Amino acid sequence: MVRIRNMEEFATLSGVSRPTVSKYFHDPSSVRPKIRAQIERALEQYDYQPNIFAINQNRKLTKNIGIVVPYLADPFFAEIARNLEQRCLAAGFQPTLYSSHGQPDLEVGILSNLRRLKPAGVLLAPLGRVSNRAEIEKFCKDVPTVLFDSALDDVGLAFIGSDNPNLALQIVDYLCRSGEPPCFMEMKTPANPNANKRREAYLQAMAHFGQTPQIVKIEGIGWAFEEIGYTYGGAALASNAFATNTILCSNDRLAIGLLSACYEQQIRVGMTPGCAIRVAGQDDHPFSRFTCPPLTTVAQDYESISAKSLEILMQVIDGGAVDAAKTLFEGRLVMRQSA
Amino acid sequence: MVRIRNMEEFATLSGVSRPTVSKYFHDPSSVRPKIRAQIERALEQYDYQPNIFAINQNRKLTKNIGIVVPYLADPFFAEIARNLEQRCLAAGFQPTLYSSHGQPDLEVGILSNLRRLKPAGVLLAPLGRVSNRAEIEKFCKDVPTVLFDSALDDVGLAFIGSDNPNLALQIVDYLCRSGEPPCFMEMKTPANPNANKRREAYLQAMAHFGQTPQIVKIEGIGWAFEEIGYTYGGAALASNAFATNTILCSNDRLAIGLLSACYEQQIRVGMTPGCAIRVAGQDDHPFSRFTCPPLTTVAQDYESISAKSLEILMQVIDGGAVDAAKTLFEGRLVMRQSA
DNA sequence: ACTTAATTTTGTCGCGCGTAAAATTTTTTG
DNA sequence: CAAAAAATTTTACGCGCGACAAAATTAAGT
Repeated sequence: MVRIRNMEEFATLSGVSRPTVSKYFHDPSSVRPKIRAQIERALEQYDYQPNIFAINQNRKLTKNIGIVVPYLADPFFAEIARNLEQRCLAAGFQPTLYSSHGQPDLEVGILSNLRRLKPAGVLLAPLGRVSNRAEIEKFCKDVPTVLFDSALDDVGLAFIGSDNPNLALQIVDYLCRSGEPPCFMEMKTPANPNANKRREAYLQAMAHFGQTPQIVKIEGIGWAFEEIGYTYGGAALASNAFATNTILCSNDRLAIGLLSACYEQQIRVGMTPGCAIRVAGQDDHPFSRFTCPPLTTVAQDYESISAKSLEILMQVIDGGAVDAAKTLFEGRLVMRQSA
Repeated sequence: MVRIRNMEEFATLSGVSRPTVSKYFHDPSSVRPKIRAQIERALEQYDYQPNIFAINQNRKLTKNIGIVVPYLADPFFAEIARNLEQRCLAAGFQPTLYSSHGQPDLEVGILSNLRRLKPAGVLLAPLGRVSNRAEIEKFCKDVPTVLFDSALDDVGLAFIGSDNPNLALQIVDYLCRSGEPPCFMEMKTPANPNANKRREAYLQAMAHFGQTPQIVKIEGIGWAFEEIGYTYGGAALASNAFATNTILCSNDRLAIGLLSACYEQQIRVGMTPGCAIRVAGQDDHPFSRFTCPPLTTVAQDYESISAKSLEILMQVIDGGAVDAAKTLFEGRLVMRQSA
């Protein structure tokens, strides 16, 4: 069997002209069935693949889609990235995954790199407050970009995320109905993008139910939320910093750390007799159902968020207009034993 | 400010010839300091970047490195991938991250795609038993590939991983010294690549210490190890399937699930009075220290594995030969409260 | 100032494929 | 079945840069 060097050779061997072969690779259904069968027969025989660099050099937009998340070692983002990847593949695009690793300069670097790759579109979950807004804005002007998870006002084609006020309303409502109203635990300088929205949502929800809010801000820097929840959440617990026996954490990972601290301090968590406090989170992190006790939380609608994000991006890639600049999905209360 | 279309234009604007600019981008230190300063001054002014596709079309090897892991939503792989990514960047290469998502056909697809990208090298953690060995072997013949985490005999330039017998020896020794000898819990049809090696290592270690081994195989398919450990490990526990009160799990994620089941069944885990069983894992998963009780385990040497993997790959890329076909790192016993 | 070595410039070719326009073939339509 | 419409082939050019050779320039050493 011969090794094929280029499209010219392959075209000759399959008995079709090169431009037609080119057209076939661009869209197999764009050539007549007979010709298509001819090409595909040759394809099985010689297994030729067009040079990807030569292709993309002359195309304004490639078949690539960039997926950027702030921190891939966070299972929440790993999971949503996995979801998005598979959807891209199903849609006939080639996803490329990037993690900003919590570093704004890396985020900018990724976008800079992405721009050179001329992707058809980008799905970006920005770092949030610490993001270099100007750079991201510039990028979005050059490349069709849909933001998800965390919004930057007026940047990108659209934003898809969770309705934080709704999440808070659900969990706060539940916690108030089933016991003492919740205090809110968060990091003083939070790394995760949605932290501010969640605090505000908590305050709104508490006001809505006529309860007095209390926010406990703990130390700690970076993305090691479990560690932070364990160390500083545990310290807050030990020093009786919480006004009620119910703690709503800004996110599940902090709650997981806090649960660990509770265990160490022999503070029983839950609603059964003998339990001293209740702990709840937000996100429905993949591991939250395996904590001890299993964590009560509000789930983000991963599926809908990723589906809608890609849907909008596809719409724009296909030349359509964006119908909704902002789509927020409601949460789903997940009652487990911790609260 | 003018928008620059190509290297020719940029060369003119910076007062240097195009081949020299080309040389500069290939290696900035290869041009005279004065010329270099000239180019870099122009670079700041016009921010031009060479077309990445045109570059790679004419280079036999690009500055890309592919990183492939079997399942990115597993924090263990997410963490090691993060480590590798940053090392690649530091070495002046562009890492691209791929996850096989546990699917052998996806793994082959990724390699097929990677081949077209002409990467300088690839760091591959294969799926293991379910991998399409023939395809991976073919790939390794075309692209310099270092395997890590899970070996395929005689495939790739080298293999870097953990010394499973050593891991087992350490944890089994500790468990035997501190209480009853451990049973071994694993999946009947395990998804994670190292499972078989770990079973054998357990048997060897038990033999070494003159103990009678017992292996408990639980049901469950796929990568949702916590879920499987919780459901089927919990069932095994409820039916008294374990011969001793000490359970060594094939990996930490199974142990995390099992701990959750213990909590539900009100079986106290640990070494303090009142505790019915002990549970240990292997890996030192990022979340293992936050379980209740914190999980005793043997840590894999993430840092060394990723450092050595990239080191060998770099060596080969720079035209050197591989000195060691196989490098195994010892584990580190992590004593916590679960055993 | 002169020789020598190191760089840079000039010029030219090729990579593999996209793409447009014109010529030809095939299919559809009346 | 002829004419119109659609698809394909032919022809030709361009993309942006790597690679190389020969000529010109610059820098270093004596």
